[in-house]
Amino acid sequence: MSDPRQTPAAMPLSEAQPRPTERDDAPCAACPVRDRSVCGALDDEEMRYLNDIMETMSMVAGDHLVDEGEPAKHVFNITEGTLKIFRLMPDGRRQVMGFLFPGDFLGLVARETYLSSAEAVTDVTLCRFRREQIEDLEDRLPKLESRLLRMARNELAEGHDQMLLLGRKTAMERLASFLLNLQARAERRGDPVNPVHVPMSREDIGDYLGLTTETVSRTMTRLKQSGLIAQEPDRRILIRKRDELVQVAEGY
Amino acid sequence: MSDPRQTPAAMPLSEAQPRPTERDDAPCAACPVRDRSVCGALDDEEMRYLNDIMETMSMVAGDHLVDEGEPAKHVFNITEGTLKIFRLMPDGRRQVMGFLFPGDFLGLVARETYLSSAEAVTDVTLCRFRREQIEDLEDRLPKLESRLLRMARNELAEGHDQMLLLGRKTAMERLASFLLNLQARAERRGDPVNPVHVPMSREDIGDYLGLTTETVSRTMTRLKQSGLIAQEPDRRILIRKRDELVQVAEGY
DNA sequence: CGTCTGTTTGATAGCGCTCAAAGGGGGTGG
DNA sequence: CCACCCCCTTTGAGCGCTATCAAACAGACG
Repeated sequence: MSDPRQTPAAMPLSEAQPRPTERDDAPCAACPVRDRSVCGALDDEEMRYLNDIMETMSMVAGDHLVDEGEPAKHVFNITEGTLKIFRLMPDGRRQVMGFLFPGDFLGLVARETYLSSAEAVTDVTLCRFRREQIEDLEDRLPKLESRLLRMARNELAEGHDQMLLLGRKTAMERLASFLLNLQARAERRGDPVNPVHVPMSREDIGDYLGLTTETVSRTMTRLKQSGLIAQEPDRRILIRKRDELVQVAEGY
Repeated sequence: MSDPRQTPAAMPLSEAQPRPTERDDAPCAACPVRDRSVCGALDDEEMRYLNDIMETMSMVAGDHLVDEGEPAKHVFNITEGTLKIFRLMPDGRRQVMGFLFPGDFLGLVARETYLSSAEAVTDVTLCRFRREQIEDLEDRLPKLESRLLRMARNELAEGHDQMLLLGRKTAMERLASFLLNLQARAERRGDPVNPVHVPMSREDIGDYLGLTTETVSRTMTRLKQSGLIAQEPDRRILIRKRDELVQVAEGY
């Protein structure tokens, strides 16, 4: 799925360990998401230090980045592509906690072990840091800590939105909220917003919204039939009547 | 509901503004939750400063502490009683984001306006801080900021648990998870754990678990009938077969 | 003792799930 | 370049869990 870009040739899709890329002498300088991500909190010298303790990596769609329950050795910063964060129940029920896009940070929630798994939805490139090094840095750089706290606060607010969605919204309201949320995040990244790119499968969407793939599909069909959205090539969705979609999402 | 204690005489239950208590010359020194809450991060001098910028207040069950959408002037630290945090949809559907107990902090999520409402479930006493003063303090005291970040990380983890619950668990699994969660939090506070105090109404529980009061009630009945729990006086629940309840909660 | 509110129980309905099969699009190999 | 295949998506039929509507019950309080 999605554009293959410059990723290394085929590797096994399951349990694959993402591998460091070759050239990483000064990748931060050229980083497309520098100002939007954690690193944006730092000045040039701090950034050089960050550069030293960082590795850039790439993965192909389907690769596991971390698995629930493993020792939390690293934290990550996404530079390209889409990741999903999820948790599994013993019988295989899955809940996707969120999707991560370029500029997003993975590792705020982690304790000594990862509490959720993370898997590449599309091909992904990211920076990796050893957790203890970042924690040292937090102690030395209050600016970094402020930034992390602000990010955590944002995630908390989004978490509350998602609880309202999961606890009280109908399938239609959930899907409308989801599409608008994708659009809002694309806008913050400066990515195209209409049509908006929807890189994840129906199953991933269902597991994020607390629905089944079939219900997601049926509901998407109804949104198309009522003219609120339209399907475009390359997994993109055109939002035709944004105001009405907002009304649906909020439950009016 | 619950023990009336030393709270001021009857005030209107709706929209009531909680009022400062009289004696607050050095309440922090006698604070029952000092080490468990944000304040625990501070040394004696810092604590004195905190004392100066703080007001203690009390509310009776049903009082509104803050309302969704209002300017977020304050943050709070609960010292006694139980609060619920919730959000409403236009047609009245409600989602309870969480319950706050002594030692818990309210204000991590807030932006310029409160994103959720907060209402007293029982009579409540708490400390109140002006938000900008706490924010100044954050900048000056990295210790405080670390503490807040750690609390935010915990809340994020709990938020993920709740998303799994709301998105994928059955009514029975939700209720079992809820009771065990109440018990775990009581244990952290050093409160009695078995029987555990369940101060909130069926409706509040339903709005927290994404269910109706009727379903909560029916499910509670089934848990009693199967001998996993028993009702005790004063809104307390005895957990009879903890292991089995855990199995239910996790979905085995 | 009566009223009021919250809880429990009962009967029925409906939204989304399950099971099943057809449709479609992209990648691979001939 | 085309055809096949695989997987994802869509559509259909029927069911079940939880919601809804309704009423009995219980505990708190005046």
